[in-house]
Amino acid sequence: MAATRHDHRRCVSNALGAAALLCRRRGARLTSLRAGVLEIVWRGHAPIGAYAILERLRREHGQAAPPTVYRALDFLLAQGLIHRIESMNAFIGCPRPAEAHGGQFLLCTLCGTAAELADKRVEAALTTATARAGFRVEARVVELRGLCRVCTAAEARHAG
Amino acid sequence: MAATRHDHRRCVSNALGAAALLCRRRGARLTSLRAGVLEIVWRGHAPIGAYAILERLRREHGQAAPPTVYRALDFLLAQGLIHRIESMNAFIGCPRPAEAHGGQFLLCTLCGTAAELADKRVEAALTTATARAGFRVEARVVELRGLCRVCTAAEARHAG
DNA sequence: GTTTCATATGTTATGATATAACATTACATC
DNA sequence: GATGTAATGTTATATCATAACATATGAAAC
Repeated sequence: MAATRHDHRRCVSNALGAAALLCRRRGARLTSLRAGVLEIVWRGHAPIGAYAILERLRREHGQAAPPTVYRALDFLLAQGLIHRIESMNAFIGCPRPAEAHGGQFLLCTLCGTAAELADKRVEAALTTATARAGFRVEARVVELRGLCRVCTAAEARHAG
Repeated sequence: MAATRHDHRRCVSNALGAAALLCRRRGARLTSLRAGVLEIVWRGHAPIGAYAILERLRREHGQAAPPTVYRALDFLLAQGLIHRIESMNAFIGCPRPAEAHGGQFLLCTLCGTAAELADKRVEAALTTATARAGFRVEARVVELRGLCRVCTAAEARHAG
């Protein structure tokens, strides 16, 4: 079951445009290789692994080795343009790269899509809980696997 | 900087005792190999990787190969006796194996210790946020890296 | 108490993910 | 155009995880 229907070309071009703008403002170099990797990551709304990116990159850009991909991914992560999904060893485009980071990811086990939340109450609760423990948070990983809205509805229909 | 001082032998023996009891109640077989792996995991309060476990196992039990370790880990995970720390590809003993699962982990980047929380407000906030998104959660990964209380205090002293 | 079966473990090989180390190229600045 | 930094190419290897099949162990039936 795919995610909600939409014109995905707009997702991609919006993301690439925003990335170019952000990098220009920051003096970071979004080279064609890096932009190519970002574009590959953005082709789907499901996280993609480094070696899957590598395959595509080889077809389209010619030579490429694992470090080629990992270095581009490191750059994109540092700029907040993508996120790493720890529980999948995979990467997903960030829909709001200009804003503060470390959202919550909803990973559908059926259709594979990843959605990013930035829920204030979740973040506040985490802040309170960690503060009480005397813990100073530097990075958050919040990944929830389960069934997305579309797949839940589809399953309910079939169960009928 | 190590975690809070305590008699760690009691941690280990408590954990092994609780595990034996739980498995007996459930009709699950906590074999000597599995108990050995659990004991190795419990030796520290820092997550340990599968290959580090393998090394120790080889010294102490003789032959062992990666599947030996991964199978034991799979069993211990299924019984809720350990947790996998996704962002580290490592494993940590669960201090409350009898209770409901999926806590929040505080991972200190300085001393390496992992602490497990089970904060009701965090869990409630996650439930609310995911429900609003129409997402049905099956498993949660919440891992927070940063400085633990002890290391924060130590750092503050040195910064003097 | 031995047969039987399911479960656990041994063993070999390989797949999947990630990085180290060093050579070369491209690009901005002077 | 010279110069230095950042980016990329290239080879090799480290690290994490599982497939597939052989063997052994232990509980339950007989």
